[in-house]
Amino acid sequence: MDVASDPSLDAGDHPDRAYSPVTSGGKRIVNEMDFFSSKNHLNSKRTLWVDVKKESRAHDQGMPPGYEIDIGLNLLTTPTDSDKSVVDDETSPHIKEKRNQSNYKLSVLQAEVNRMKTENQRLRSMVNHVNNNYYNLQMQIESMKQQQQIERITKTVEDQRQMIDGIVLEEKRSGGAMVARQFIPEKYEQSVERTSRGCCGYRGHEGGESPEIASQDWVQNKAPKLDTSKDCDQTADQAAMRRVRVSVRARSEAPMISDGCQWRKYGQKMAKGNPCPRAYYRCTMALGCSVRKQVQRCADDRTILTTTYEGNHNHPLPPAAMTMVSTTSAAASMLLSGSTSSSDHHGGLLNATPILPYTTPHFTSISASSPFPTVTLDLTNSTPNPLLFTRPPQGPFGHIHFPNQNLASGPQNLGQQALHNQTSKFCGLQSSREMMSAATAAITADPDLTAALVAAIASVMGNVSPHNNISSNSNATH
DNA sequence: CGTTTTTGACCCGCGC
DNA sequence: GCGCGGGTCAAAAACG
Ligand SMILES: [Zn+2]
Repeated sequence: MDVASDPSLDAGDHPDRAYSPVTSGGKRIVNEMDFFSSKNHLNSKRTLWVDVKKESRAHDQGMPPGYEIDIGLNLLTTPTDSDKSVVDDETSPHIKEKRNQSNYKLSVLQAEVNRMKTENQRLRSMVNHVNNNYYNLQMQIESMKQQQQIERITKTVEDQRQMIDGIVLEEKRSGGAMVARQFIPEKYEQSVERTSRGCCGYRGHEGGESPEIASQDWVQNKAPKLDTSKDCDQTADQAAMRRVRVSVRARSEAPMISDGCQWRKYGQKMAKGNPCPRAYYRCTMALGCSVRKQVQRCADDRTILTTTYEGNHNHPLPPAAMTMVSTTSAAASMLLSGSTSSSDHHGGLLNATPILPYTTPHFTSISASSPFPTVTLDLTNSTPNPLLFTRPPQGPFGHIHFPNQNLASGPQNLGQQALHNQTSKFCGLQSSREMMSAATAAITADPDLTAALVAAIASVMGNVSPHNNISSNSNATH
């Protein structure tokens, strides 16, 4: 393909093919790079972000917009009551004056409410913007990393081939090739064999796949297995990132939630201790994309669908998929930054748990029991948290349609009803987007998580640096 | 006809 | 080594 030759060119080229410039224009990309590239900016950005978070937090404690409307109405009704009473006995000028005063107050309050509404909208779009920036950057980083990796791997493979050829020739001259084979690491041999099968199977059995494509796939999967020590070092973090799992629990009647990506089912298994089978999907939006997901219905509550994502997309995504991906990758980065900051092995996960805010323990949780580090985003309302879940997903509340039949009285129930309605429609694309952005908002709104995210971004940015020896550990913590 | 799903076989790591 | 369980492969069937 055209990607082969110049990594820098491709890195620059990538955004052109991405979706973001279509919607946001190339200039913003430049801004983004400026935004993150200098550490001063990063710092200033951090404080700015904290400010944003504080404000939105303050606002959200004040209630989400749908709620706000209620507040507004209350404010309206209170003066109107006095108004009515005034109408009843409109004789005294004092009362008239009072009325004027209250009218004035009312308008002031209305203005205030409006101001807060705009402010809220602004902050919301800012959060979204930051999220998108983060994701776009991740994509760029990913493509750059891959370019570097491809170059490096092809180089090392060439070297190894030459070396092997040399050895074989030499050994043939002096005896047999059997000795030479011993020099080939077993893993390497296995992986080569396996991949040659695998990459053909990938794209639907087209045996004669072009070598570039095959090599891409090959690099993607097998780079960590080649025992060049440098490569191990460098790809370790990436591999770790790929191994992190983010599972999303949501209510859905549909067999699979639509998250905007294209998936191909490649397996199904009966999971132990669960009557419902577990389905395995792989992303088919790009050739070498390693993202996988598992879908499984919960054993005791079959309306709950658990979708577990693993890996990062190596290609641009449609906006519909952006929400889900940015959410999950944010969660994954959070987990990763948490675990790398303390320790490498599984004990680190336990240590990482306190990073998660206790204010929302049911929303995100880290499982140390599973073999892979896993973050769970619980989007079911089984453990309602008004602060989190009554937050309107995006934009005005009016976009959500309420089934009125058994709408309980009281604002809290209204919020939960809204959520339930939302989650039950999770199979629909729009709802899923709304829901995920709600989740994203929840993640980004939390101070601890925000800090973790900032750290994660910092660590990711650190990994971009060409120096091989900078580990994510040193960067994530500082 | 190309792509996706189905489904039994296979692989691999782990505990015994 | 063996069995188990999670995960993946790939031929065949189904689909559009
Ligand atoms: Zn993908």
